[in-house]
Parts: sequence; structure tokens; C-alpha cells
Amino acid sequence: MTIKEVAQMAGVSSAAVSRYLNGGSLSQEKKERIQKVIEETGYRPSTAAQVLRTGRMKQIGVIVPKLYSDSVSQIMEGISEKAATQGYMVVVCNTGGEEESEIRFLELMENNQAAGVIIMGTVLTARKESILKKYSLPVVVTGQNYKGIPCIYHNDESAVKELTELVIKRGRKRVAYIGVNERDERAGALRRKGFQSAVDSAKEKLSQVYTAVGEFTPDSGYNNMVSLFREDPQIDGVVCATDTIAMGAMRAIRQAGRTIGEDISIVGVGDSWVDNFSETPLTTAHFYFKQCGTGAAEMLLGIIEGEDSTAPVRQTCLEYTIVERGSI
Amino acid sequence: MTIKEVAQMAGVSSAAVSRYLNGGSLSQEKKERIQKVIEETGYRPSTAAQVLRTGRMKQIGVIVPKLYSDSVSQIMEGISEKAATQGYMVVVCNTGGEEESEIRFLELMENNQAAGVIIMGTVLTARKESILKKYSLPVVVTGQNYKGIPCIYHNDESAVKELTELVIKRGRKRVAYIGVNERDERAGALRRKGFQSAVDSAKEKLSQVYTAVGEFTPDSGYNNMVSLFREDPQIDGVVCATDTIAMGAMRAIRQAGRTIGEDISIVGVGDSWVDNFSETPLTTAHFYFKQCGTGAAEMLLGIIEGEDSTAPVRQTCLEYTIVERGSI
DNA sequence: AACAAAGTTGAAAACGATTTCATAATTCGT
DNA sequence: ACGAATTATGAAATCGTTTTCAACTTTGTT
Repeated sequence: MTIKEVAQMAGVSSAAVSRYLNGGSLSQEKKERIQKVIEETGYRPSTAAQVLRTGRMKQIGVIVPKLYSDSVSQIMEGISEKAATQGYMVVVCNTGGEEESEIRFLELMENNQAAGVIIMGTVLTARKESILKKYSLPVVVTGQNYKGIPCIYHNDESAVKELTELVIKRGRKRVAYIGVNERDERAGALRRKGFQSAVDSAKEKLSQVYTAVGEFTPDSGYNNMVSLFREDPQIDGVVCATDTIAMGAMRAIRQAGRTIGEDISIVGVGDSWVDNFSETPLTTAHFYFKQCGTGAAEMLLGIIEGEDSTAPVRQTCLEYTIVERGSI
Repeated sequence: MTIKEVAQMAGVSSAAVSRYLNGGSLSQEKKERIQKVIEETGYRPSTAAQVLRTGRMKQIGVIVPKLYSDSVSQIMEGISEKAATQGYMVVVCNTGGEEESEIRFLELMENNQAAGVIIMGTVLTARKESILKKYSLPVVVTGQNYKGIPCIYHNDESAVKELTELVIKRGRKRVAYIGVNERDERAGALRRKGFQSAVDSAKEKLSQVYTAVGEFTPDSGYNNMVSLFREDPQIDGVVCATDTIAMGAMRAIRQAGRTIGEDISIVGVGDSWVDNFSETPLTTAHFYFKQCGTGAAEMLLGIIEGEDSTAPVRQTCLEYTIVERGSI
């Protein structure tokens, strides 16, 4: 079924049918005739032809480092929800952390005349930045903030600071921080900074402070905790950069024969398992990932639809909620 | 940049450039000239024009009931991995369980000339079936099996049967099953059937058997467990249709003052938290969700690329692995 | 050297929509 | 009832590719 055939059946020109679909001036009589034919035939216009002609594709790309992740899937949930309300398709690119595939995907989106792209929490290298500048593809970044690019993220520093203070308030004296690489501005550097500023302003209450760095995995948390215990078996407070890391650390703590929440406190960041695991005793900062997704989509669609290029680049910082559970 | 401009710059016809890109006969000399121009200009062909002309879009749709789910995101991971190797884009539709949006998405994919669609674990209504028949869109379904449609799923019945037997072998006498609506052929009817056949062939060893039905949520599991305890506080074996349900049930059990793994056994199905939660004591059947995703993508791409319409419709049943942890 | 087969080439015709443009048919104000 | 403003209308151009077709080269065989 093409627009021409529909036009013929309705006894009008294809221009008339196009106007019927896109709202141009058209007599009531022809409107009805066209409607009837479209209903009968089930005609739907070809997206490819529309895109070719108009240069607009109602599609946004989402770049993620992995799909199997609680925070990522919550953010995706938010994005897809928002995109659907505006009739945008969501196409996803799972980079597995490879910059190369991220760049290939950006090229693809450019070829597709996609409306825009949301990039989830990756480090912005010079190469990517120059590519983004070259392509005039609207972009929003989540979980990171870069100047000149619209971003949406959580208040990492403050969250970790508050959590650390909570641990200190419990009277813990030998505290450790298990973080991630500081090339990650927010989850790495800023969370670490939050921890640091909390311990700095409570120096007199603490006898020892340790720091370790690893990956975003439970195993990494486990290994780091084991090493920390080797260094000082009496550590009694642990602040982890993510819940996932905390999960691993808790395993190490139990193995060491210590009792979480009794003779040792531990906290994480993110609280992504809310649905699955009301059991988790972990005290943590609840991050609003889904809202982060809807927010990102909203910003992107705002840029796309409004195309008010004079508006300032928005940088949204989401707040968090400390949830105290048994682990401190 | 269009193909015409490239042609002009290289001093050839646009047909030559097209042949360069798609592999037609072309003299070495022109090949080099074209290559040079393309490199210099960074030309990339417009997807829309290609699709319009060829009628093929390297894109597959994925329909999911929700994105924030461990099993769904693992399956997505598998699909995206496989699709990427073949250069296919993945566009996702989050239905939130609404059939209407599923149907709208199928229409959209048809308009887009998408290569095919993977539908994740939804009930196949007559309406959907007729639509699928009308559209000649290749389809693969995961987590369900329908005759006439390529499917990939786990051996639900056998998994639950084996798990139930495990519980019975522990000497439990008063066992309960918490399942989901039987309109869901696999997770509902078949898992229930697995439980049933295990208890049937061990009738003499059991003194009481209970059955409850609910949703795929921890809360539903909790509520059902609470009711079951009201009915019989001495229940000592619980088989849940999913791990998520088991999670809620475990909360109820702890609240009732019983000790999981000691005076009561509980099992679930799925084992999706492998990464997050090595802590979970739950005995369960590990399902290979990611493999399910790659398998589905493989089947779909096979149908698309091979287009061997004479081949029989494939129905793949994946096996599982029982993982015994502390909960029995 | 002649002729067939194979390899190169570009012009032009699709693909299926939207939009411009000129013209024809209305409505409106006086 | 008359020109002016407005609304309806279809023919044709356009978007950027791929592919067919026919013509033209080159190569290979006898």
C-alpha cells in the first residue's frame, strides 16, 4: 500500500492524502473519503520515505555500558516511558565498555537522522567530544557531568558524605573507603571526595582511615575488603562507592566472622535492588534512577522539539534519600 | 554529503560509488579515487534512502513487559550482543503489560520495514496472532511456546519438579506451592504442573499440600505466604514459581519466627541475581537468560538472513541447573 | 585477426512520502 | 454584486540511494 494507491482509490491526489495525514487544508468531503479508504486498506505510511523527505526520524539512541544492571535498567525504564509518550522509538547500543562501538553507534545515529542520543555514565574522552561536536546530534549525558553538555546526575558527593557521617556517628573509629577509579568523575572522584570531607571534619574521633580502589563488581568489593582486613582486622566502618561493591564486602566481612551492624558498620550507594530485595540490610543512599531516565529523556526531547538553541545548557542534579537499615 | 557529490568529486557516476559501497564490478583505479574522497569527506550513506530503495532495514524490535527486571535485562544483553555482531540495531518497546502498545509497536516495526521482532514472554491472544499473520514480520518468542511460532524457553516443568523433589527428599511433609496465573502457559501452568507431578508421585510421604496463586512480585509472595501460614502454621516446604516470589515469601517466613533451611525449606526458579547476590541462600533452578537472548536473536536472524521458509519452525527448550543453597 | 565472453561504465528509473507552486473554488466585506 | 482575501486542489519536484539497461572495453580463444 502506497500513498498513491490510497489517493487513487479515494479519487484524490496523493497530495490530498498527505495533507489528510499531516493536517493541511482539505474539504470535509475528501477527508471522509480518504479516511474510509485508509481504514479499509489499513494503509500506514512508510517511515523510510517520510524520513528521506523530511529529514526527521522519531528515534532516540541510548548508549549503555551494559544492560544487565539494576541502575541501567531502571534508567532505561524511565527513558522508554518518556519517549513513548512523545512517540519516539528507543534504540539501544550496548557498548560493553568499548569506546569503539560507542563511536560507531553515534555514526549510525547520525546516518539515521535520529533525533538525539542519551549517553549513560561513560567517561568523555577528547575523541568522543570532537565527534559529538562534528555531528549536530543533540546529546544528554546521565550519571556524569561535563560542561557544555546537558547532564543529569545524582548528588554523589553529598550522599557519601552523609553516609560516612552516619558511620562515624555510630562511634566507628577505624573506617575504610572502597571506591572506583577516579577517571570516573562522579562515582570515582566525587564519592571519594564526599568520604574524605566527612572524615576530615571528624579527624579527632577517628583513629585510622583506609582507602581502596576497585571495579563496579561484588568480587572487587570482596577482594578489597579481604585485603583491608589483612591490613587491619579491626576495621569497624566501611563506606562503599556502590551497593554492588558493598555486597561483596559484606561477604568478606561475614567470612571474617564479624557481625554486620553489630561490631562493624557498612554502607553503600545507589539502592537499586529495592524491588528485589527488601531483605537487604544495607544502609545506603537511595538514588532515583528511573527519574534520572525520565529526566534525561525530557531534557533531550526538550532540546529536540524546542530547538531553542539559545537556552543555557542544563545540568540537573538529583537528590537522594538516605535509607537506614541494619548494616550500621 | 550525498552520493552524488562524492561521485562528482571522484569524477565518476553515482552508480560507481554505489557499486564501490556494495561491491559491484569496478576498476581498481576508480575504487581508489572513490575511497580517497570518502575518507576525506567522511561520507556515510543515508539509511533512509537505502531503506526506501531496498526495502530492508537492519533493525530488530524487542517487545518487553518491563525493562527493570533481572531476567529481562539479561535476555536483552544476549539479544543486543548477537544483533551487534550482525550489524542490526535493536529498538525496544516497553509495553508495561499493555497489549495495545504492543500492537502499536508491531505496526511501527512493519512501517519501518524492520527485519523482525522478538517478543518476550507475553500471552499470545487471538488478536495478536491475527496481526502477526497479517504482517509478514518474522517473529521469535521467548519464555513461551506457541505452535507455529519460533520459540525459545526453559524447561519449566522439569525444573519445578526437580526442585519439589528436593524439598520432599528433605523430609518435608506439609508443602505449599505459590504460583502465578495459569494463563501464562509456562510460568503459570507448566511450573504448577511440575510441582503437581512431584507431589503426586510422593503422595504417601506428604501429609498436606497447598496451592496459592499471585503475581510476579515479592509483595505477592509475602501476602500469599502469610495467608498460607494462617491456614497452616506448620507448613515446612514452600515451592515458588519465581525467585522474586520466593523473596517475599522468605520475608514472611522470617517474620513468622521460622528458620529458613532449618525448620522450613523454600525454593524458587530463575536464579537471576547471580551477579548481585551471591549472598542469597535460596535454592533455585538457574535459568540461562542471556543464552535465551542470544538464542532468540540467532533464531530470528537465521529466519531473516536465511529466509528458508521451508525449514520447520524451531522450538528450542533450554535446560537449567539446580543450585542448592542453604534454603532447604 | 576475428569473434565471443566477461568486465566496466553512466544515464535514468525506481522507491514512497512531503512540499512548493500555480490555479480554481470559495467566502467575505462593502 | 464585485474585487479581495482565503481555502482547496493536483502536478511535479524533491529527498538519496540502488539497480536495470544498454553501450562500450577489455580479455581470451580459435
